[in-house]
Amino acid sequence: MPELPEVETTVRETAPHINGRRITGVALPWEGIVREPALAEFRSGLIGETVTGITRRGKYIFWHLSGGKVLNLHLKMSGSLLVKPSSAEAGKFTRAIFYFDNDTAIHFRDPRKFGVIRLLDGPEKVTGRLGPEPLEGGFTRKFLERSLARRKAPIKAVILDQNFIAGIGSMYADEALFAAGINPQRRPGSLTPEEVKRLHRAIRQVLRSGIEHMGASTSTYFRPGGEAGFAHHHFKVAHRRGKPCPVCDTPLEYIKLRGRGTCFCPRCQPLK
DNA sequence: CCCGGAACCTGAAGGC
DNA sequence: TGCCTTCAGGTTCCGG
Repeated sequence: MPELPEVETTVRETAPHINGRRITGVALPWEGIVREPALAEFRSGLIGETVTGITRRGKYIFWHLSGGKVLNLHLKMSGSLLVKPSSAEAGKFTRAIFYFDNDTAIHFRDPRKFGVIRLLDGPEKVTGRLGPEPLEGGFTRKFLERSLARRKAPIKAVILDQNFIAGIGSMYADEALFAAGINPQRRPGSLTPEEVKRLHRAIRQVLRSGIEHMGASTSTYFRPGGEAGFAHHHFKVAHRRGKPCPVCDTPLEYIKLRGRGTCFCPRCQPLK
């Protein structure tokens, strides 16, 4: 499931192929992927534009265009961007294809059709309310401490809230909470300053590690070259229900928390 | 503002 | 073999 490390990997590994290149065509095997504007305007606004930069904010990808607009892509739960030669045909799950002037195409593959593409005047429309980037300066221990204070939902639900911190999803939330020794059901207000400090460090550490290992390919996510990432090989709890805790060998517990599969170690992450 | 649940989707995997 | 259920979960919308 694409979260910050998977999206960052996608940006890094697509950019060298398309940055500075001109978009020569668009194909939409599933038109429903385009959220806005209407299709005719979408196509005409895109074709002929040069990509002048590629950025990420949270889980959102932006292709900055020479005319001033931005193409916004969101992989949601099952999307990948794949770099292909122009001649490559659409696969069964290819929902959109962007063709460039260097014999390169980007295929948006998305089995479950949750993915979204928008052509916008600027990123603000989708990033306006997002919380800070966890790997940048705005995400300080103080910020975490202060903003957790008034939250009542379970800690995992809070760090999944994109308006609280941008980029964390269910897998890296489980990993961060394990690394910090905090039960996912704990109330934010009950965390000690020491625990908040550990959580702050853990969030940054698991995301950095995820990027270093080029993202996690737990089911449908692939890197732009079609290869799997390696991050899931380093997961300690995420997607490991029933398996022994890597620290204490206790079988990992599985619960549904706010509809999200959640794995944790009942011994290393006790519910006080 | 905050919370929790439903809805959106479809393939894979497991049980019987 | 085949049918049924469960699981995967990012975001938005809605009611409380």
